[in-house]
Amino acid sequence: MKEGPDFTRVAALIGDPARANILTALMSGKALTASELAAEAGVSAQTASAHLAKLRDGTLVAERKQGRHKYFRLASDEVAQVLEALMGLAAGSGHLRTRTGPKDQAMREARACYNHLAGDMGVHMFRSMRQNGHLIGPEDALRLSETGSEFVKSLGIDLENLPRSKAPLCRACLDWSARDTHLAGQLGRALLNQILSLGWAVKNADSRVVIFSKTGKSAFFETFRP
Amino acid sequence: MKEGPDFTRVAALIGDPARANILTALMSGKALTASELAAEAGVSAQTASAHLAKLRDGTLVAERKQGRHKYFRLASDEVAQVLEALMGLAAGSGHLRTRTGPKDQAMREARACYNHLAGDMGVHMFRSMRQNGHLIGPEDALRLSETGSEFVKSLGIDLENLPRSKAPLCRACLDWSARDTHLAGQLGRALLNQILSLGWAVKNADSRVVIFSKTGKSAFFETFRP
DNA sequence: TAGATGCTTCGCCCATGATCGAAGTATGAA
DNA sequence: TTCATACTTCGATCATGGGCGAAGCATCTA
Repeated sequence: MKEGPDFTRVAALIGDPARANILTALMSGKALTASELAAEAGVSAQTASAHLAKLRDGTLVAERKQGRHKYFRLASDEVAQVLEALMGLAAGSGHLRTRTGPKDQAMREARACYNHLAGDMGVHMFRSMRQNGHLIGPEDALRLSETGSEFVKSLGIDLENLPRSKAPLCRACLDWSARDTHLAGQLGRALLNQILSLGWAVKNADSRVVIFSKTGKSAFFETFRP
Repeated sequence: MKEGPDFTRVAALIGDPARANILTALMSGKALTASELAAEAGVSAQTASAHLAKLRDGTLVAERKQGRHKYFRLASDEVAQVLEALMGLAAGSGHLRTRTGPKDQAMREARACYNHLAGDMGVHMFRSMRQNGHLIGPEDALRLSETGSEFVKSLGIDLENLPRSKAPLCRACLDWSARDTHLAGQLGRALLNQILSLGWAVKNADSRVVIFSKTGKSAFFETFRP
């Protein structure tokens, strides 16, 4: 039997239930401690420790020690992308085991795809910015137009002081639930953060769902008009 | 320990070396028999049979019986997308075991991403068509313009007689080697087939590499000008 | 400083799943 | 019709890796 191609290991790392639960928890974009992740996965601390070491060695997660706590987060946007692609495939091919419930609907409507807004509302936002000429260029070279700079500035986003990062400012990200594109990259992150700061929405503490208030939703659709 | 999220099973299916080899072989876009896939994976016929049953049950591959032969192909473009995403992650994070060699360079330059052209040349083709106004609309709603219809017609592609399929005509597909977009969908498929028909390139029988001749490459770059 | 808490490592157990020999079924060719 | 080939199924083997108890190390708090 031949050795597998290089991606075999990556897939195998993701394909364990405990590790998959860990990665899913980290899709919320938050950094979580080893203990929290053990609870998320429903395994003991020692088991989680072994799993996290594997994920770290496989560069799927990054860790940072803070005193006696160890915080883990996904290693890159790219990991989130792979997970979303897998979710999309699973969603489209009958791998879903549970009946569709309110939570699924909430996830479809608005959720955190790692650090930016996804779901129907994320797609709506992207489309609005495209149609209003705020985002220009092909999707592989998305950039902010002048009107786009003014627009996000009017939203309270300070483009000059975004955290130093090698991530592009704008990046298209495929949304598995809407089968369409939402905005990732630094701007996508800043926009989600701003939405939260403005109080339009809150992040559900237990999941990736982003919960808009009634007034927040109105403000969102007023701001991101089709 | 909790059960994993729905995508766990998909990842686990991909994460076995024999099955990963099978899926990689099917990325060439060809339908291969069970025996051929057994050879690709380097396992016995009975082992391959068990693996293929799992992949079929997991809706990652589709099978068709033809006399005593059974042909398998990837179940959907989406499966190819997931595999490409995994390849990209593996490529970007030091999971590569072998040194970069001529074959890798050839894969980067031009390869079949399932049924359409990928790699640098695939990206070039997409970009050319974008910049020349042949492809218009946001990437999530790509479509052919009127000049685009004329263009592909002048290439010898009969848009009226494309095979019936629910796949979109134009779809953007992320290219892991170029980290950019190439054209998938029915048009992407037709373009690759036309390139092969025109004799500009041939498919390497043992891999996904698409080998352009000197004259074919000239014709390609002449046709798809920046 | 002692005790509590977070995390890691070691050692052992065992469930799982990949593997192949053997045998059977289906199809094709001479 | 017989033999060859393609593929599947069954049964047994065994390597792998996930799991946790126990113990140890690092850090924090009272």
